Amino acid sequence: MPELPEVETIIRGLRKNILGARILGVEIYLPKVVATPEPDLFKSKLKGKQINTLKRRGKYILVYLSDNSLLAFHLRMTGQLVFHKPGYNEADFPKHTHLVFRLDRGLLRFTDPRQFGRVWLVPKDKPEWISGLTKLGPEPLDDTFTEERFKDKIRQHKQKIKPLLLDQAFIAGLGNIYTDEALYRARIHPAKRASDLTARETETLYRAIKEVLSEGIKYKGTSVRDYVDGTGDEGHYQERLAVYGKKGMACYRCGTPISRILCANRGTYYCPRCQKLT
DNA sequence: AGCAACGCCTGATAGC
DNA sequence: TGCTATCAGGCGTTGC
Repeated sequence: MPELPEVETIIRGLRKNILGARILGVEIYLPKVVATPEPDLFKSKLKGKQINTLKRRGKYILVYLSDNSLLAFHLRMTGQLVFHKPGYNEADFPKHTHLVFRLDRGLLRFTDPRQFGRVWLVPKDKPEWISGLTKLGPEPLDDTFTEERFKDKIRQHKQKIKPLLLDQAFIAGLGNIYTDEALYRARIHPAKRASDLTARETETLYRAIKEVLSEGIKYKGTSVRDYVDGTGDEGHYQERLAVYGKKGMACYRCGTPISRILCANRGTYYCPRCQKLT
């Protein structure tokens, strides 16, 4: 599941290959993945445009084009956006390839088995047309995301800490994997009320979030299911996960078996000894 | 308002 | 073995 580090890895890879490329044409095999505009308009508006800039915001991939339009992708659970050089055998397209962008230097395919991912094409000055984008909270790796700001915001919420961290309006880019990893690192129980966190816990959590996301990027993301980067390669952070998917395995700090519970209806991994509720 | 539950989806896996 | 039920989960929507 592409979270912040995976999306960051994808755009870094894509930048090397498609920056400056021209879109020759677009093929749509599953129209519903195009959130806006209508499929025919989507195709005609993209034709001939050049790719100027690639950015990430939260888990969104933002592609700025030569006509001041913005092409945005959200991969949700199982989406992939992969570049292929010319000569790629299209018979090798994975199942569930819903979009193909023909470029002057290769092609870009959007593939998504679960069909949750979406793509938008909007004027650059209408980012609010992209569902959720303008409601995002701070970027956790930005300098503007300060410890003070985080502390103040945490204090205001009585919600459980895990669902709060998953709330993209509270903080952008965290998903199930990195949330569990950050809480483990900070030794905080996922169901602890945010406003009950001590000052020390909040500080530790602030650092833990930055650390796990930075490490995730360093290791080019976590491939536990479908994730591959913009060149089709898997990440390596799955080899460094401490708790996610590790039910029954020994906590590397204390040896206690890792537990799996439901927290806000999501599978949640934690160490019952290192992360106490009280 | 604020939180829980549901729906969207397919593929992997568990269970019989 | 081969079938079916369950689970995976981001996020918008619906319901309490």
